[in-house]
Amino acid sequence: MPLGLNDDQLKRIDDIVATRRKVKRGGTLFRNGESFTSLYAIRTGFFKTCVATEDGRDQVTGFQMAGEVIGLDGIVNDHHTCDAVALEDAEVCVMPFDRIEELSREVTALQSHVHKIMSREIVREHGVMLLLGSMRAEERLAAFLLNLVQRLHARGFSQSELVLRMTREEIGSYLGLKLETVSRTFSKFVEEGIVEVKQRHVRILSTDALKGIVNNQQACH
Amino acid sequence: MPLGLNDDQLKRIDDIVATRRKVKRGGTLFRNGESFTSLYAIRTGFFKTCVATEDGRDQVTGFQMAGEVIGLDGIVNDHHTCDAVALEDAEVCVMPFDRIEELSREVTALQSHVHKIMSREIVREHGVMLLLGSMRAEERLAAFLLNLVQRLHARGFSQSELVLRMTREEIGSYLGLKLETVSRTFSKFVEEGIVEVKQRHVRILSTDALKGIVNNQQACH
DNA sequence: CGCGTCATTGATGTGCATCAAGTGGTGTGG
DNA sequence: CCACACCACTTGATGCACATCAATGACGCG
Repeated sequence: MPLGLNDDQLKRIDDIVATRRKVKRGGTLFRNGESFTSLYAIRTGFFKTCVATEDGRDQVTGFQMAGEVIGLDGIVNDHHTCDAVALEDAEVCVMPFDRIEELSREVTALQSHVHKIMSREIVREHGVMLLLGSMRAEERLAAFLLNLVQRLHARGFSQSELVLRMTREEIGSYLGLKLETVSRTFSKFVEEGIVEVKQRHVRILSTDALKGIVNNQQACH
Repeated sequence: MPLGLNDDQLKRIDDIVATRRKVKRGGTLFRNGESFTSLYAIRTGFFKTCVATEDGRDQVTGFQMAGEVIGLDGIVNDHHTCDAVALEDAEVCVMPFDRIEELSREVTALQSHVHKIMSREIVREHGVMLLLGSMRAEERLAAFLLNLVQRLHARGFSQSELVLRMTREEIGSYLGLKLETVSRTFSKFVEEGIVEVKQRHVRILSTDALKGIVNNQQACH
């Protein structure tokens, strides 16, 4: 939350997030088609959001961790258009959207905050589109790891070590790759001495090497 | 714009969009890195938005037509993170964002409208991620054509005939394909009698066939 | 009319998907 | 506590969809 609020304003924002909800690992916070009432701020735990085609294929559209907000997709049509699934036991703050709108009419900082959260999501998705549309497997995985570790670092975790909360298949779905390709690409990074991988434990040995993979043109021709 | 506003409110919203700006074909409305001040509602013309990697590759993130709003990417960091390029001579309404925020604190309908526009963009991008992450070339192009013609139809144009404002390369960039693949896929649709194509003029002969391509699993095994 | 841009089409190459087999870690129940 | 089953993961062999390279054709504009 942003700064510069007086006690009354802070209290009222607090009231919005008064109710909480726990979601067990594997459980859903909301599902495609459910009616939209609230945004959710993640307190603890880890989520994925995914959309599906009618014929059953699905696509992970994002991974969310503590401090991030999910449910924005529901605003436009008053029902959700994706599933939010907990990848580990989680707890969220339930924030009824009508109350957010009400209060953000009075508290400028809240209004601005809401706009920025939505804009941030749009920009993030631009980045994913760039990744899906024009990067090769190694670049995708490198970008993914860098993004994850950067977000974890901002939350006080290590810059070089992380535990993946999702399966290879879920990573693949997010990155537009098959799980075998994700696994092979991990192995390749290990061979090259860029990372150590032991199951879901990943240690990044050279952040620079990863950045080099993301930024460099596929060195061909 | 939504309904249910009184004259005073309408007038004040009108004041926001009082200033206009023309952009010639090929010109940019804003560029990556430029400071963000306003959202733009397209009055006439056709735009693309695109992001770029440091090494020069770029990705079209969307095509926008009359009535749609661009510039939402700029809100989060007060500067734009993509380019908006006119694909034909265009005119936009310039809507200073601070005035939008100001007025949407007073006019509930405007506030709701702004939220829905941003949410709609998020949902649209989910769809693009699904397309880029899990569809084959034919499905991507079919989905693209259906989406375009549906939006044009909503604006009073034909359900079956359209003129592409963008090159094959730009379509390819949006769909994560090379221009040759876009061209070949068009040719394939023509062979199958699904569309007629003459340069940028496209006539859809069977909307159902296109829908079938999008929805059907790639008929394998 | 000639040039540049955009589009089509063919030949070939390659990155990733697919299919398949096997390994290792985890949890459960006897 | 161990045997077994299950699931996630790894790794190899093969195939295919799309990329790449290259040549030609069709507009449109100065």
